[in-house]
Amino acid sequence: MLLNPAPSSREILRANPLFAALDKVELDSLASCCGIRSFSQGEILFCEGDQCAGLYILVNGSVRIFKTSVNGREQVLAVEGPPASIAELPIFDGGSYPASASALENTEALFLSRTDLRAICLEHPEVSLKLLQVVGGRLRKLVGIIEELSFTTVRHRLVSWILRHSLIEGQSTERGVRFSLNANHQELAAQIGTVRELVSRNLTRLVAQKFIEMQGREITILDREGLEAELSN
Amino acid sequence: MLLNPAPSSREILRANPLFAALDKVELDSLASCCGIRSFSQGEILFCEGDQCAGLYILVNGSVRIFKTSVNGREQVLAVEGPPASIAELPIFDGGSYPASASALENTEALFLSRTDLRAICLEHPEVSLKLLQVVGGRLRKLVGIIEELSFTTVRHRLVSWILRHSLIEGQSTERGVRFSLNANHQELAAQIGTVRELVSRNLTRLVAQKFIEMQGREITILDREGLEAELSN
DNA sequence: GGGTGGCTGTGACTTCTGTCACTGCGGAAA
DNA sequence: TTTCCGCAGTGACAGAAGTCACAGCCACCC
Repeated sequence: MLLNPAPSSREILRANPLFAALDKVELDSLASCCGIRSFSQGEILFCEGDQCAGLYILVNGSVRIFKTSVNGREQVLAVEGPPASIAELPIFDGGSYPASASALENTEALFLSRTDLRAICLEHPEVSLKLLQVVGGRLRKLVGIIEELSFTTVRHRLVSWILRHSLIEGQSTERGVRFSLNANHQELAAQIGTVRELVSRNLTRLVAQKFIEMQGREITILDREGLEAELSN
Repeated sequence: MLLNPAPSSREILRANPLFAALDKVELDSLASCCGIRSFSQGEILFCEGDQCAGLYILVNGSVRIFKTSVNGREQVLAVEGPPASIAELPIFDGGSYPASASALENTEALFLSRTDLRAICLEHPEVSLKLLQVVGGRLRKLVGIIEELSFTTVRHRLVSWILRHSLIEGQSTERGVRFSLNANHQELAAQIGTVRELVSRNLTRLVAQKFIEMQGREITILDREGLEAELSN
């Protein structure tokens, strides 16, 4: 897969809202101390428990953050694409990564060392505030995951996943909003916190109930109201 | 319940690591714009969805942060005591509280308005870094909750809760480490993400298996190795 | 064409969860 | 003392979740 001609590190940093407060000279100096790293699909960026080295800023591609159980099951905590940053947290409490990260596609990311980032934060308080905003957003998402895991069923989480993705990537057609499952059942299961078989069964059931239609990995939503009603029972 | 003679707001702020970077004059000015609020046991500090007003810094007592499901079940996200702060996050992304908070005992807290806190952060970057550290710690805990909910059983979570609390509040006796369940089964269930009945049944079973012993709400750990072995299967 | 490997669908089953209903205990209030 | 109420224990059950095994499909590579 060909990647766009790489923009300079400085361009990437400048485009990232985190560093909106920095002027050109500062961006240059920051850019000079961070390198680009490439990962091919499936490659691991870092593992849970590794000592934290620094911050990644995604340039292209996408990354999943996940936990692994002793039995080999995985639970996805987040899927991030550009211009998101990854692994902000352990930079500040000095601990290790709380989860692992792998590339969902071929991915490039700027890498910023921990010490450089701290220096920037001390010099530019606005950067810290932005970071707090980012981390706050992540916290909200985690709370949402806990809520779903604790209170709802697999079917509920699947429906909620489908509706969420139909909003992000869905295209209207005459039959209903349509979008592509960019993942196999295994991956979907990891994202909603269950196993492959239950995803398969529940999808089949949703099709049988005429809530959705599937052609290969294309999903068409036939009855959005019906699905939304499922969420509130 | 009588509370200690209240120390001044400034004393409290000074004792809090968040504000270690501030000098006396700044502490005074900060103290002058924050008031003390009292809550009696069971009282709600704020509700999920409320517009976020500011930061609470606990002076005494303790607070639980929790989500409520449509059926009335609760899931506890955190239990905090002094000198913890509560609700740092929505201050920075301007959103609403992602969860509710209630007082587990009679509790007093300093209240710091959002605008004052932002001003402090911009002027003293060290405060932001401390806050990032606090929020980072919270994130780690949430990830831990997700991991337990997604990968383990109620029994596992109960055992893990017991071991955790035995480390914090346990006292050695000749029969084994002993500590008091400071909560009824309902509350314990909310903390480990299940319902009252399952807590009751699983406790009974642990007693029958001679892992623990119970007298009223006192738990004695008879077989720590056995319990730890339960965690890794 | 034939083999291989990854992905999906499904039946049969076990185990775990959660719900409902009811009992009994013990402390606090009347 | 009696009454009441919150809390704990438990049986019976329904439904959800997860496991195992196996079959079929499809794309890809020799």
